[in-house]
Amino acid sequence: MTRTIFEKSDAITLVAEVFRELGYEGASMSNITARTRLSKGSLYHFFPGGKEEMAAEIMANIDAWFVNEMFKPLEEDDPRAAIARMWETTDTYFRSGRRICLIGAFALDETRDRFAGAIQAYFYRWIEALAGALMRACVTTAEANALAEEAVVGIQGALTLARALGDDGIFGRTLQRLRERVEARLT
Amino acid sequence: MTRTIFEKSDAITLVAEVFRELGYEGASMSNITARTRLSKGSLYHFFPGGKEEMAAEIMANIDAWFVNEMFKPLEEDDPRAAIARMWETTDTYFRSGRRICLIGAFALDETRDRFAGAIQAYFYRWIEALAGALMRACVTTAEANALAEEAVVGIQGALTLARALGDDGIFGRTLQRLRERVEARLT
DNA sequence: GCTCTTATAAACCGATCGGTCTAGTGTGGC
DNA sequence: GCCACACTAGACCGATCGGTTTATAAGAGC
Repeated sequence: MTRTIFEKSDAITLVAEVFRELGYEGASMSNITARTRLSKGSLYHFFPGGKEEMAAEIMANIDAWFVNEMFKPLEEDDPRAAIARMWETTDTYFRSGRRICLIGAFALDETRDRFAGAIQAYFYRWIEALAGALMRACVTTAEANALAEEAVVGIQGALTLARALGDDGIFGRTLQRLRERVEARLT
Repeated sequence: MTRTIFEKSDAITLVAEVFRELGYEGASMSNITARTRLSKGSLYHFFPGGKEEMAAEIMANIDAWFVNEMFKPLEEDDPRAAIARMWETTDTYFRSGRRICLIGAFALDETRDRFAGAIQAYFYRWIEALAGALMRACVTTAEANALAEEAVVGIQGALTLARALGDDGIFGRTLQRLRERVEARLT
């Protein structure tokens, strides 16, 4: 047969969405095959290590995306411009709160223990990159660290509450509040 | 045999901890029996509806606890005192960030669809109760709503990041930041 | 001391789990 | 044309899943 040909990058994207919807434990192989239309043969061809390898590659993929689109700009580009873009990127990536943070979700249950390093590194770098940009924009070290932590905490919390309440507005309102708070220190 | 006698309230507490650690899908019946030392016989005696009934009763139990210890005081008692106690209650209940919010965790994956009503009601009441207390303490409606939303968002986000980073300090720092922000509007 | 109720233990069930394996199909290099 | 290889379909495996059933032990009421 071999009807539709997938590349590994397609597989990563498709499987990622299933993990996002169902969680690590909730995403069974039959769920994954059903929702992605990828057969078990294809999945184990791309990911010989099974679910664990899928999840690891998906997280690495997400991390790489954030590094390119958000962390490196924060670390290297004009800080004010990079911070301004961060709000847009965040809103787009999480689809105004309708899409959750897979890495944050993995952190909550014992799935965390499997991927503790990757989870920690992702959030650590986000906070560090934002704090660094703030410092380069002449915010004091203490204030920069507090603001960066507050921003990432707020984003994660807003993602939880957006889904919990089924409220499309809360993510945007939180992002706006955080942005104002940050910009108040920049002027 | 019938060695140790459990009451249903004991069972709820024990099983709740397993759901908290493993998530709804990750908590299998054999996991639950192993970690709680309750046999399947006991579990199905207390919860004929199986996992779903367990989770529903656990959430009702958590909700009732919050209503008594936090929401009703916010709604009925002296607002400043109730808000001050809310920070303490929150820090104690979540053990300074070492314990996650089960209801928030359920909100992230498709487990939410099973319990959407209970999840929504819990967070809605928390935000409403806090906003109400702020208004009774003479904060304007708009500010009260924004502050209440920000507080609950911040708490949930801090719980995620505390586990993600394995950082014992972030929950306390976030709580302190929120408390100062709220108190700045009360004076 | 008998019975009725509550609580427990564990064997057992069909379904589904994660994962393996075989038998392909289609494509590019030569 | 044909071979090597990337990819796919799905039957199949033992283990574990959520859930049921049977048997029985310990009080409580009388």
